[in-house]
Amino acid sequence: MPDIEQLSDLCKLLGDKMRLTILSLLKERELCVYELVELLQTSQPNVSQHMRKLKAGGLVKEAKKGQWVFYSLHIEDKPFLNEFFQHLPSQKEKVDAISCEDLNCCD
Amino acid sequence: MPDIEQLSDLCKLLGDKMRLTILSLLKERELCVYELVELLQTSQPNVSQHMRKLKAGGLVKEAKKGQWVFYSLHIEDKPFLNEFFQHLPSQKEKVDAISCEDLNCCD
DNA sequence: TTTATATATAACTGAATAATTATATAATCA
DNA sequence: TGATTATATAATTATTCAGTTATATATAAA
Repeated sequence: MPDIEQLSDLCKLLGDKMRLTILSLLKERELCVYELVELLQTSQPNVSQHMRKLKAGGLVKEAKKGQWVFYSLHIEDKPFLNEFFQHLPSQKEKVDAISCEDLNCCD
Repeated sequence: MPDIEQLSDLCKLLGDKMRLTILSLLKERELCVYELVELLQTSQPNVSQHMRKLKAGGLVKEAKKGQWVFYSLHIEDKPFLNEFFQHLPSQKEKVDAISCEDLNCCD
């Protein structure tokens, strides 16, 4: 059972537009760093820093595949966030519109 | 249906230990400013500023009774926060331990 | 109508934090 | 091995934000 401080720290992570967008994108499927850079139209270091925080907060997990790093949601152990995540607007169209193949990454 | 920015703004409000504590206290019953000052062991202006933000974010509502202001939770219209609020640790003991009568306020 | 009480707002300060720029690490390929 | 690519980290800057101090408003009581 998480205490107030752990919960407020979690909310702080969710309380940033770019991070919350990242999480909503990851709801669709796992994504590599470069896909996130494209989807968010920001810099690679900026994505990396956000991913580090999300990972430290236990909200995402990473999988290294060769030289590429894929991130995916890790919220199965946080039932109190279920409804919230279900209500995140769908990003299906945006995520479907890109692929590692098109971006020449992760092939 | 709230968009990502509205949701991240809401999370930002929840992402502060004192504000999240206030909300968990209000889960028990409505409270006046001075009760919150006592429960949180902080200054009256600090409480007022947090309440203003929570009110602006639509998370609490206020009721003026004479010279006193009572705050209460307003989350019925936010189903995506239901589970989250249910998981906030109970503050029943703390809230039960104080009363306007003891504090000589709101009588 | 002066005084006291309850709460809010404003101005300020210091700390936290997001984004950028520059650099480092780590893996792959020629 | 040296060059290239993918990602991470460090250092810096600018902004945001929580808390304090001082002051204002508003209601009630003397």
